[in-house]
Amino acid sequence: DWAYKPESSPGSRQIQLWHFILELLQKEEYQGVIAWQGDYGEFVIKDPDEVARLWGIRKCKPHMNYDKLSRALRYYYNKRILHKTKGKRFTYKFNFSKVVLVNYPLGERDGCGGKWHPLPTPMQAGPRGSGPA
DNA sequence: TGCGGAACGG
DNA sequence: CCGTTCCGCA
Repeated sequence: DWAYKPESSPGSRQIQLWHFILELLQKEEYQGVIAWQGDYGEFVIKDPDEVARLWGIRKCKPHMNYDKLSRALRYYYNKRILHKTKGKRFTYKFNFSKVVLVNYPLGERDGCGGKWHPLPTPMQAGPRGSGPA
């Protein structure tokens, strides 16, 4: 349920930061910059600057850096999307506690405009009208 | 290094 | 509403 906005405009959802992080994590080519490590949902940013740079590209924000990116991450704390794994550097944890699993659209994006190739995701069978418990 | 307030823009 | 930018603080 956390993976989207149920009451928001369907279709007009921009790339959210955690979407981006998840996508980096599910790609082995980014193991050098970000990877799962430790507990379930925990990931460590090996190259904060690189992650920030890639994120900046996706958002057309060339002046992006880990400082700002982490700021956005900190906002996620209150939203219960992310938590900080203290003690470890550049290590955060996804809050999968109430998540079934990703419904977010995977696909090939092309550069900075956010041009997605619509993949025929067969797992679009999730009940969306769930109230916030 | 990591946190959070404030202001601003889409 | 979400993220970006900027800054002081611990």
